[in-house]
Amino acid sequence: MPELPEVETVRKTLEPLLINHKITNIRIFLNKIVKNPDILTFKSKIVGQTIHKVERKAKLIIFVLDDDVLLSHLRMEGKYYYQKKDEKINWKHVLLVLDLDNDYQLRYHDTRRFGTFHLQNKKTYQSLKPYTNIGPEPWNELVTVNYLKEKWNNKKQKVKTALLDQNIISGLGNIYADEVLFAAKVHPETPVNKLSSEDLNAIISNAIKILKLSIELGGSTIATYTSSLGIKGTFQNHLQVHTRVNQPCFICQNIIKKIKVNNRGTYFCSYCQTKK
DNA sequence: GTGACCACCTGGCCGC
DNA sequence: TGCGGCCAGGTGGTCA
Repeated sequence: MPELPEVETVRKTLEPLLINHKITNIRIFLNKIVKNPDILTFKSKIVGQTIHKVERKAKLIIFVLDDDVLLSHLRMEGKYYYQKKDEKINWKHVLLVLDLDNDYQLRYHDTRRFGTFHLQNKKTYQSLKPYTNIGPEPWNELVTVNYLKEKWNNKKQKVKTALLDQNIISGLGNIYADEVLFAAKVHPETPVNKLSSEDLNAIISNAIKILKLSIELGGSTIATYTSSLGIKGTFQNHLQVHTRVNQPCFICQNIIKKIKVNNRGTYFCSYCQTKK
């Protein structure tokens, strides 16, 4: 599933292919993926606009057009394919197709059909959802020990759950939250108000380190996820705990455990990551 | 206001 | 072989 590094890989792959190309037609095969505006307005507004940039905020891809922005969230299994208009594919899971002013199409493919699209005005989208639901990324200067203390001081939420809350720190999903907590030596069920300054500092610094390394390596290719054009990341070869249940910890050789934290599969080493 | 839980959705896997 | 049930997980909504 795409998390921040995988989405960045998709963005980097798509941008050079799409820049300065006009959208000449759009087909939507599942109306519910368009969250706003309504389908007719969405279609009529997007056709004729040129793609000027492909940006990203956390896991949200932002196609910057003439007047509007197209905000795309891949959720669990969304993928983009840039293919010739006459290239045959299995259309079963293609939910949206943008025709471009060349021989190519941008095809959005999503087997679980969780992905979402918003078309919003370029001048105002930064003050609207879903953009406003996304907090700063870990390397943003706003993310400091004091920032997390302020956000988490009176909360008893488990740190694993808190790291998945995109309002506080954005970009971490289930895989990277496990990896960050292992690197920071913090048990995933630790209440956030029990975290010390050292814990918070370790969480921030390891989130930056791990996400940046994963971006360099093209993200993780786990189970069903590959980026557009079939590019595969290699960060999964660096995973310390995620998916490694019943295997020895690379640090202490204890067995990696798997538990559910708020119904999310969570991998950790009970020796390296002690409970407080 | 907070935290836990559920729905969305489909493919893969496992046990019978 | 085929079927049923479970699991995976990002996000938004609901409920206690």
